[in-house]
Amino acid sequence: MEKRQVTLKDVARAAGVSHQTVSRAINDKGEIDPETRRRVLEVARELRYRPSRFARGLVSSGTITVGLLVREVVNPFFPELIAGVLAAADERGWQVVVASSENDERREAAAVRSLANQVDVLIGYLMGPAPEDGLPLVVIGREGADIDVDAEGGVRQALDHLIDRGHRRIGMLDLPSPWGRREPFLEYARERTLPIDAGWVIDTESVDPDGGTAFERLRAVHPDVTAVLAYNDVIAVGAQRAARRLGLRVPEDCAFVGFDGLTIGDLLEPPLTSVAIDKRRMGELAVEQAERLLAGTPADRIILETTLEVKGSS
Amino acid sequence: MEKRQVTLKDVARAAGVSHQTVSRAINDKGEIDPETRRRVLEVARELRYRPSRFARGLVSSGTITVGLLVREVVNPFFPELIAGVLAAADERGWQVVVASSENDERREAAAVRSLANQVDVLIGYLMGPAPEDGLPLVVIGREGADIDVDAEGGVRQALDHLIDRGHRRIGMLDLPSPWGRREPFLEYARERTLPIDAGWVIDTESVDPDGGTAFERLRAVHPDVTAVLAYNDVIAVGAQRAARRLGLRVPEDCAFVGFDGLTIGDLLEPPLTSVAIDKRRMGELAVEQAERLLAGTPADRIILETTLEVKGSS
DNA sequence: TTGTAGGCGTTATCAC
DNA sequence: GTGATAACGCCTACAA
Repeated sequence: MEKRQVTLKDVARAAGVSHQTVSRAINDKGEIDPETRRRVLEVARELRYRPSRFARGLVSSGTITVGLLVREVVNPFFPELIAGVLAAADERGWQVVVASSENDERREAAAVRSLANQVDVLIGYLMGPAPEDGLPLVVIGREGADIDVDAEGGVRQALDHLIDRGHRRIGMLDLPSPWGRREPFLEYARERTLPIDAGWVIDTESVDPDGGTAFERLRAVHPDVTAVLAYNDVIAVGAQRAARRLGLRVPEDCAFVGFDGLTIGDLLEPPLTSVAIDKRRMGELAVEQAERLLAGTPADRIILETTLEVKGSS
Repeated sequence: MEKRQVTLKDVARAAGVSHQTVSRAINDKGEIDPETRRRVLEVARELRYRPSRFARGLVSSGTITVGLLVREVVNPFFPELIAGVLAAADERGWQVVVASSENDERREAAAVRSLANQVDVLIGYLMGPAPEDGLPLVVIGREGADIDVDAEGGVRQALDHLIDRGHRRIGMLDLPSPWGRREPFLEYARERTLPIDAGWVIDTESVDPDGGTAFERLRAVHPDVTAVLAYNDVIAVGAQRAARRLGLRVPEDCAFVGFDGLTIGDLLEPPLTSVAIDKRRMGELAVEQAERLLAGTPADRIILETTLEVKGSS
């Protein structure tokens, strides 16, 4: 299978000219006889010549390539983020190599290692620790990341809203430590003197969670729960649907608030209230950070504020 | 900004060794004094040395890179396709450069041109004509593509199902020509002697369509419609929600069938019946095709069969 | 208009 | 263990 690729010289030999002339023909340089050019291109096509991007990149500094490592492409959170990165990269004439860890820390590490050799800078929505290479790296979406979300603020927006609506017994469906947001939730609940403790926070099984099951576990412990804040919309959607299956009216019997502001929330009945993140902008900001890194400027941390989008579910 | 990048030789000079020794240190080759290695790596880090992927790729034939051009990352159809491509590429140790045309033919053409120089093979969900370059190209998802969906079969499955359910006055919400599926729809409707003609097919405004508006236009023309087949699930979702807004009961007053089998269909109430495509597999098959192309084997056309997934909406 | 020389940054090969 | 030297495929000069 690995028959050495066709090079300029091969074409040159076959066409009876120097490799330089071939180069001229391929790159549409002016100084060449139209007839020669035609003939050379013809031969090139016959030989299925394809220029080596490596050789080209070597001589004329090639396109900048940014790696984008996400957790899961089919999780509706990521397409918007990816779209933001693609758009910002496109503006700059950059390429984007996308990879997915599939929520697996080992695959994540492997992907980072592999990308490290193939890209100029990496944007990573990482689960595990940041790698120690010299690779310019923009970490997004988690505590202490270069681009982070104001999770505390978001939790407060959600709780303020629910409390305004008269709720006191509010449960939370969280991700397992250390990814969850139980601390800000419990802390602010205490500040607002809600009658709830750590028992009101239910961790889902994994980072690819089933909100329905989690909600049922919450109700098993606290049947009197009147409102639920979920770690994200995917969990909230599962939870709210489970509630409907159990015959509960939403929001009368139980209100639901998600996190992320995914468009899928609007498909539910009633549509899901959510603490929205501008995911697209997050991707764009990540590319800006990457640009800074590449220029040698130190990265500055950016915190994205959330926006509460009140819909019918609360 | 373009300060020439640090090379092996720079490191070599700074460390007082030959560039070859630096190469050995960087690549963890055996034959080198541990102390030398340590020192060299130290210097390399200080100088922020990063190996050139181009030079590396040139000397040792580099990683295979496949370009993936989709229409819109945030359209829920594509993430699954992308996931399939990523998975199959990962298996082979390939990289994937993702680009989006944002449903714009000019941007699509530009993206193809740009990718042509940067990838070994391109997988494209194209709207416009296939480019004439020598670039190995796998076209997917449209009539006559290398990987295509059996649209006729899918339409028949949908109509058979609706007719079984007793429907006769069935409308279709289609994409504008030449992307739509009106022909197979009308043809099979005639074959099954349904009392409908071309007036029962409503084209949406664009390829990024509003199913709700289209449904309302359909009802304006044919208020007695009892079932709707949509070109895809995105349209169907919009249409069904519009129906609910109009106070229609689904499926009693009007049934809905989508196309694609997106997971978002399950969030609707009632969940959307759909002619499902295995999008993930489509991506995997595209990579297999790409592999064949790279090996010089001629591409063989593959037709993906659809599966009718009956849910509550019909 | 065309051909020849040199170098891009890296790795492989072979001396030392 | 280490260092010259020669590729890899291409492009930019400059010479013919």
